[in-house]
Amino acid sequence: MNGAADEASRSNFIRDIIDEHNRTGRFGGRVHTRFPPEPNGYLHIGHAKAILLNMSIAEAYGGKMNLRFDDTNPVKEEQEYVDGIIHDMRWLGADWEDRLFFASDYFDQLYAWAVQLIKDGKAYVDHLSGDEIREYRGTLTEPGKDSPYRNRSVEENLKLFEQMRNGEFKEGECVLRAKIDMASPNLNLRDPVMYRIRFATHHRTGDKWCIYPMYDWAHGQSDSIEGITHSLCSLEYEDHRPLYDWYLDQLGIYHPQQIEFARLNLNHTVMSKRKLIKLVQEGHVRGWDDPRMPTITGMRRRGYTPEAIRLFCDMIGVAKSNSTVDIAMLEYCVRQDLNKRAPRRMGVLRPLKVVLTNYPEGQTEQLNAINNPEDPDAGTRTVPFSRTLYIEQDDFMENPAPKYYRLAPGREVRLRYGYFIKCEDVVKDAQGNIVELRCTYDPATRGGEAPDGRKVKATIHWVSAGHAKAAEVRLYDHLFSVPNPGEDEGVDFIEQLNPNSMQIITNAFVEPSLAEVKPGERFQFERVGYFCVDPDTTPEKRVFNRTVGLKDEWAKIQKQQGA
RNA sequence: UGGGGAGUCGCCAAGUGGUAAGGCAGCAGACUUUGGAUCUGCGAAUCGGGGGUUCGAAUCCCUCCUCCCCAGCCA
Repeated sequence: MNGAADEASRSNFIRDIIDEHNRTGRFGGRVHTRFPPEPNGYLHIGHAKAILLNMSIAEAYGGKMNLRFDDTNPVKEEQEYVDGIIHDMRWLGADWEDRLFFASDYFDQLYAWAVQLIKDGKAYVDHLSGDEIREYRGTLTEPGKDSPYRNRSVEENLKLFEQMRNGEFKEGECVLRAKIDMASPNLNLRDPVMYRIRFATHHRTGDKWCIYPMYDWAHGQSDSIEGITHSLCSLEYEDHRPLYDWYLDQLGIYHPQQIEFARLNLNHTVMSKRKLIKLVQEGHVRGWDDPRMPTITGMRRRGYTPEAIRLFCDMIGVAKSNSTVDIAMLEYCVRQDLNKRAPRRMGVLRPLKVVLTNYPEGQTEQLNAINNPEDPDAGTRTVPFSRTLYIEQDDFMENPAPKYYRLAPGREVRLRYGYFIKCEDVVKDAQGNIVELRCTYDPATRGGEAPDGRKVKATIHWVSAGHAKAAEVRLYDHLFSVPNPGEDEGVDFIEQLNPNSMQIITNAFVEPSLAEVKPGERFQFERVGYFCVDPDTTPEKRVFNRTVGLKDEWAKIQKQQGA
């Protein structure tokens, strides 16, 4: 279907590595990936890249993918997020069959392994305070120094660790640390913390535990338990890999391969969880599912399809260099997908009244319209036509600019699926605003063809004033007005929000076939864009979200003329 | 200044010693009852710079530069 997508999914450095593993038989030809979200927020398009990558890799090699929640920090994680993540992943088309796991499923095993490390003299209970641990860690250029508690006996460590588990210490009083190397140039290896004390209720294990494993201590072993072959993660974990490997090696258990790739960045938006949470909590957007958000739930509400997101992820590929993808590519992908499947309808966003002076009063006729020229199976529908219509304000210009070939005084255009009409008169109010157009129609051009063969330069959309349904339309633009929010020194990304990222039009009109629409339904309003019915829709009020506009040649010309 | 990564068209990204894919964006044109879609054409004097090896290098070696990540009892 798309050469670039095929090409991208055919070749990338991860596949090269897997091919090599298959060649040497490292995993016996097996490929098993996993997506390991922390349930502390909603999924965004960057996560979709990771999910789809894990899915496509597994699929390409006849393997499987697990879903495992990395729920090792009860103070940040909530059930609401696990539910949301599962929902979004299913929507994206992910299938983990019965392999839904939680790192918390492995807390007992992890505890037992910690005891094993202590017995091997590879871990110790440290009573240094948080501040002290930081001081002892050294800096990027200076080695750290050993904790005074580093050489406690195995017996003492065993006893202390059990006391930690039993809640005999306060939060922050002590931690369990791996005994590796306080002088390692890799700070992750300077006796990393394995367990910390948290008297917090966990969303799954409740109050069973008061000690919780750190990410590094939980992640690799969780992969190992699940028999993961290729543990894909983002670049910032590259220097955690030696630790990932160290734990597995010390424990002597099955050893997956961690592979890091660059996370997705998109311009004109933000992707960090911290920033997204801030947008939600401070009310800069209407919630996680605000159609302007790069979250999966937001994009779904906006009208994106899983197919469009999949196409996008195939197109951008995967590599190790930090990059920022132009959001235009995402928009291209939705258009590409929606063009083939979205039924066409007519909707007028900014109505301008048109009266056909030679059309009989009170007459109505049904005109035939094609539902989707890209899809013959979509069939046809009828749309009512009458003496009074609404057209788009943009489709009329009293003093037409060069290259503008829509309606103007004395000029003739075609009404889509209707007749040719000619503007005879312009009616203005006291302030000089154009409030109505008086036009004539040519009865011989019904359906849009002139028997005498004359041509018109433009075809415009319309609705019959007496039949049209009122609608609210929400137009969205980039959430941020700058390409890379938060990149500038000393400028808060909040200040770079696009003040016009949402424009609400309350007096739009749509053709009557749209009278009863259901949230989630998608349409193309001809010549305008793709729209998705918002959940705010009620039987009395239709609300449409603009997913993305159509490419607009005239807008481009205007821009050139303006400059 | 320690360690780990990355630098190929405006933006992604192939290429792994044989003489620079593709996509997005842009520009030009064809077609068109959506100025949509589709189709065609155009576009890389430095493959970060400089040396070197080689008949031949984006691909190998040396060196320099730039950018990203790491000093949470976050993930």
